[in-house]
Amino acid sequence: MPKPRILPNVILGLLDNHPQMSGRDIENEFQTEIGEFWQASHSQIYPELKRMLADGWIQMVDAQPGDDGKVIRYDITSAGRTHLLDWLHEPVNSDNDALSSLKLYFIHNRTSPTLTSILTAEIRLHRAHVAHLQEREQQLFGSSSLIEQQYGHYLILKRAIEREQNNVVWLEQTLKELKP
Amino acid sequence: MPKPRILPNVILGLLDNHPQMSGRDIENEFQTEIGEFWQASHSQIYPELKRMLADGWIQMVDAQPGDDGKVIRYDITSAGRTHLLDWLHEPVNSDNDALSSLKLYFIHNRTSPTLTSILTAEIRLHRAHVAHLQEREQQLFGSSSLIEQQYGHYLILKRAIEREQNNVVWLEQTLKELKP
DNA sequence: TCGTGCATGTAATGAGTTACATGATTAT
DNA sequence: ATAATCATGTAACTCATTACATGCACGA
Repeated sequence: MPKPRILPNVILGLLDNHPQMSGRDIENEFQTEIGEFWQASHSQIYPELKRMLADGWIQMVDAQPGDDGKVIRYDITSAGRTHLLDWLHEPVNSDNDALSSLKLYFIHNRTSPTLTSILTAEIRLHRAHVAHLQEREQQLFGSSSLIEQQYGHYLILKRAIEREQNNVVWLEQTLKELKP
Repeated sequence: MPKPRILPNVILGLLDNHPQMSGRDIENEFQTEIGEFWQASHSQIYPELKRMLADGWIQMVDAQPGDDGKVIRYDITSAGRTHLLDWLHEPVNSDNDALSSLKLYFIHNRTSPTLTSILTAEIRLHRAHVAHLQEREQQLFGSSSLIEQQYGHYLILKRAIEREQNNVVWLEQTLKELKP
């Protein structure tokens, strides 16, 4: 099966929050706001908009008074909104975990159940990852001290453990503060 | 200019540490040891080995007694080792920073100057990144409290800051422990 | 009027994944 | 014997990046 395409979901998320965007507007978002976490070039965006239009996820809207000539503005359709929500609610697993941060970007309300569900699933995954990395550390550098012979490998393993542990702490703290 | 290819450097790094590897051996490394941090499939590896052979970075070695039939084993050449070292010593900047961890994997000696230089450059970059993210936080969520309207965005920005700060602390600590 | 930015579009290239494919060896 | 694994190789497809390209609007 082919890899799931992310870009259309991102575009839907942007249109859901800012109606009547043009392709250029979307490109600008990728260079500023969401650009910290995700990028796309205009040569991806324009063909993607065409496809989404054909799929009925977005629709063209009339040009606004201030617009000059060739601007094309889009709105998300109800079919598009359904697709977006389906994507946001897809169960978080080790394959798609990297997209969790991106999904969070499109959740605007702190009381959203989707938010809680993503954070909870992430905690589970990253705890498991910490355990896996610690096991690797034991296997590789536990008994016989090969640290000095493979110092770089040792360092990045240590860094990965540190990063994942910190991530788990942050997730737990964030989830806790969400509750009350 | 086309994107720099990473795979040949990774293969050189592996061959530098384990002589006389076959394509299959390299594939196995990608699934186990280094697989935590980098992956490649055999359909990339085999053509890449051919190219590297043509470039003179590696050479074939005679099959070992236990080998069956079609195994092809390779060694790194002095030209290959030069290329590997050049890559490891490339200045760390914001474009190639993501590869720093990968490079560390190929540094076996804790007294290596390359190690110090990479860690020092990383500290500089990630400090700058923290500053940039904090500035974004101020811009977006500083004065007027838009946090509740863009809660997901707020969260991933916070997480990014936390992650980068933790990274800087780890780098500083690691560098300090390297010195004495 | 001339350069720069806006807004959209297509083409060429390259890198990676999945799938297809073959022959040899080893285990059941 | 035959199924699974080893070891190598090629082909098809997708995705993303870079480059190429057009026409309009606006300011110097």
